[in-house]
Amino acid sequence: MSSNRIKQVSSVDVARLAGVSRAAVSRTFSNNGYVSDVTREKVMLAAKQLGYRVNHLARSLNRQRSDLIGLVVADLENPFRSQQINDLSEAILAKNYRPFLIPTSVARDSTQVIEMLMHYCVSGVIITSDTPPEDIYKNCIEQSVPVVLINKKDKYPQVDRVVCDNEKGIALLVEAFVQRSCKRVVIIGSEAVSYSIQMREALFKEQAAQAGIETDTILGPNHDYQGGVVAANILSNQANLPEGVFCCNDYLALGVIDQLRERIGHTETEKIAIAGFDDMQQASWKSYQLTTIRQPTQDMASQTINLLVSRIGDPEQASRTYRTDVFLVKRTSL
Amino acid sequence: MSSNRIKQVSSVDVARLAGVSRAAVSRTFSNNGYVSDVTREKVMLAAKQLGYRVNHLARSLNRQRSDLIGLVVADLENPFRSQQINDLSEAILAKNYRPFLIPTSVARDSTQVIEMLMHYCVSGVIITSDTPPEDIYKNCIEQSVPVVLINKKDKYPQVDRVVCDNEKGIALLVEAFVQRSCKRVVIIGSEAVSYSIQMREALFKEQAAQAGIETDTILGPNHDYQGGVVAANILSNQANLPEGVFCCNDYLALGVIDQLRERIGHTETEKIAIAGFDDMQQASWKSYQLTTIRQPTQDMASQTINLLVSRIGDPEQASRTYRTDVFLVKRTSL
DNA sequence: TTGTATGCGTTATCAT
DNA sequence: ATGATAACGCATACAA
Repeated sequence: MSSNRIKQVSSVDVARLAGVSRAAVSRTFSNNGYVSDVTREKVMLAAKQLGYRVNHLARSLNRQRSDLIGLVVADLENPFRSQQINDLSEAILAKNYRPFLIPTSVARDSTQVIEMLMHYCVSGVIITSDTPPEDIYKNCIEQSVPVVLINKKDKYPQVDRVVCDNEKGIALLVEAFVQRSCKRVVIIGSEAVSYSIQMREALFKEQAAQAGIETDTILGPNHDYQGGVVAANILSNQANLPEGVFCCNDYLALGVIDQLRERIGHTETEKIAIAGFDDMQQASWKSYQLTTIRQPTQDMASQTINLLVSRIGDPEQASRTYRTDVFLVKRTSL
Repeated sequence: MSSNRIKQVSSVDVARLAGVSRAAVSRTFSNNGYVSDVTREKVMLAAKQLGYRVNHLARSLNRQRSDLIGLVVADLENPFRSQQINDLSEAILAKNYRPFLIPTSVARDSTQVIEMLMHYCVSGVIITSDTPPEDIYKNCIEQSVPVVLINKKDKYPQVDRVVCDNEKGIALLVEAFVQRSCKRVVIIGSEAVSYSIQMREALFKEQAAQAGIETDTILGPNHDYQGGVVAANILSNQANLPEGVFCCNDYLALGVIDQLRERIGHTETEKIAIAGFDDMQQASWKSYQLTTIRQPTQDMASQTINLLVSRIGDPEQASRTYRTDVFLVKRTSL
């Protein structure tokens, strides 16, 4: 008789071969409870011979936690976003958890996301979409699943946040515009909802005013390359061009630069001081050389998982906010 | 007494409330076996009241398959790669499987990747790294875990492949160079190992020769932006510049264009016909307007998951190769 | 230090 | 069509 499904080697097989009990095997592999050196040796040997691996499904079922971390993410096509995901999944693995990727498109509503998270008993959830439906994390805390929000506005009991220091970043940029003695700067934002974008827009307006800089705001339909293109079209139609342009993120900035060059030419564009925010990879490309604010994605990632692990250990603690440090990356665009 | 762990509502709770057996609950939710309409109604009602969700951990343990698809991926910072991941994870979800993200960095060796895959009893594996250590998929087929390789060379019994039609793509490009009546074209490749890159390099050389085009090859250290920059430096030092440049992927091409502009100026660069391959998002940016070959990532993704699902259903079938269609995206660079 | 027994939540088999 | 029961593989409380 041939079963098409290969019988998985389990702890009983190892126990039998090693001449010990299943419990001994379990203890050696979970590093829990007492097990003598000689027993451990026997178990390890038998395990190696049989090619035994702990079944995490069974372990999770028993322990009532999966060590899976739900990674709820939108806009994976955004290079800055994929940078975040890269660093986050590395950080998750470094802490011995596993990343469970959940892309949220417009097509998939939050209910399905929640279902997926719950079906697999995730140990925690990281949300890094621009506009995370709040039912997602409300549901999570209701089921007492720890949540960390990245660059999100909402304060919510029992959910932690990691945000980048927009205040400091904007201050650095305003100072840079001041040093270029810009009297008027146009802010490029987005109509689409995003905590980061809208906050930076407001902060820049405020801090620029204090520095005696006149501002004006143009919104693209979105905060991506195409949004920047649209905004630049509007900008280039204005009677007089500003001395400076601040784009609420790099993605917008690249579109703005490209379209400005097309509309008013390279040399005219070069006269305008342009800055972005995030320091995505493409900002350093020679076609752009964009002056911007670096968001340290690795630090952000490790702090995120730190908060999450800490909350998994103690779910009841008060919510915390970690603010990542930022700094100015000065290139030729400003 | 207060247990800090909330008791998860299970099928027994639903069964009790609905006044039926656990089996009935199981059958309604797994759509397996007979269940009368009235019973189903009762079960669904009770489930809703209790907020019951099937525990996929337990289900997987019982069924001996997790419905998790391991997504083994390197270079997530590469925008084309993240595009692939985006489409793949969508396709996986569409087929009711779950993406299990496994980034492979240099730091993490293949053993750990294999361990992760096996620990979670993944139902299948998709590998889309440039240089997948072959022990990964050897191990997989040894444990009879279905594997699909994307744009990889290796033919291996029982593993399927999805490759893009490099032959056709190169043919289209060579024809474009011919129409521009280029007599000499420099090929920009990479020293780093990559099936796609090296294959395109060889194909272009061969097909160009047949078309009477003289070729010359320059290798960057890597097939990314920086690699293109390095290659362009070498190129610009050559005695006489070629009429055309073919870069084995867009990522290289963008670096080549930028560095060429810096070294020989915009106008000189414009005289050179430049083409890439992949059609990554940035290729369409106005600074580049790169003529290239479109790899249809969505089609690729859905074919990949189709092959995988089919093999999950019948693991013993002979290996297949699906070749995705490609087409020329003509922009101003050529 | 080790072994025994029980439970985690589901599904599949076999009766009824 | 429905219900009891035995797995699935592991971890732990308890006894020894």
